[in-house]
Amino acid sequence: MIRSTSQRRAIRRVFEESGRPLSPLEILEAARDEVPRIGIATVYRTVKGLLEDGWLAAVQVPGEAPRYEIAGKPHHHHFHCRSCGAVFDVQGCSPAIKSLSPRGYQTEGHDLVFFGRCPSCKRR
Amino acid sequence: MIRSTSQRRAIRRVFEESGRPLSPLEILEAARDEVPRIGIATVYRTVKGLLEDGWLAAVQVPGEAPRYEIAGKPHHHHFHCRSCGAVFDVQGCSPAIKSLSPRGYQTEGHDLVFFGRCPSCKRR
DNA sequence: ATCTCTGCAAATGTTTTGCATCAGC
DNA sequence: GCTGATGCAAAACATTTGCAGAGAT
Repeated sequence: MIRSTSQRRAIRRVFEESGRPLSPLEILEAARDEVPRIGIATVYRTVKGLLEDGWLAAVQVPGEAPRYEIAGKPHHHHFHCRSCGAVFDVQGCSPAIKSLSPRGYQTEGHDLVFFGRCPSCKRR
Repeated sequence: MIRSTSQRRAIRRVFEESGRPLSPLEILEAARDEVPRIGIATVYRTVKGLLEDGWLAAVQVPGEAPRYEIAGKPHHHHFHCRSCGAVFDVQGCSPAIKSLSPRGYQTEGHDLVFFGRCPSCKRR
């Protein structure tokens, strides 16, 4: 990740403008608004680089393709809408979670994902 | 899932004898001890059928291939060892988790995965 | 004997890689 | 002008599917 190219600038902008985790395909489509000839391989390569740089963090939701979001946000969790498939951020954590970590293991962290229906799918 | 075949009996036995979630490849290898010519397609087809029957439940750990375990266990969470890659069951839950679910969403459940090092990897 | 299930191989979908060319520095 | 980055296409994986034959009922 040495050079600043139009593709990399476009991908970074996509994340800055989207408030939620994105899949590689979502990134590709959004980036094409700015750089129409960008290829999927560049998206994967750039995401990998941004992960190594610590600029992006992976968001893995059970049963879904991996998504990515800007790193460095305060610790938070995610909500997966099983109706529309989108993933949203959920603020807050509880010390009670840490107390659930199993004895004898060296726990480095946790992932918590809620699932159900998001506000707009709920109404239907 | 109408007929009882040696392949299906073998796959069920593999789950009954393993106390932890298994990936399709782990299932294949263990089942081959009993039915050497079993193919990966049969594993996928059988897992799918057992999921539909409610006999198996999917266990998705961030960044890992899907794993499966016998369904109907009491609600529990998982621990993912980032050193050896194995996944273990973690007993217990806290009502504090439910209180974290976001307002405005219809929450149907949650997945909680701890990660770090398992007891045997911890020592090294 | 029927009809489901299986293994194999091909198809599909996703992510990675090789390589010639392009473009940032 | 170097050399890293890109696009394309092929390769590498994981999972699913088509089909003819095997096996359960």
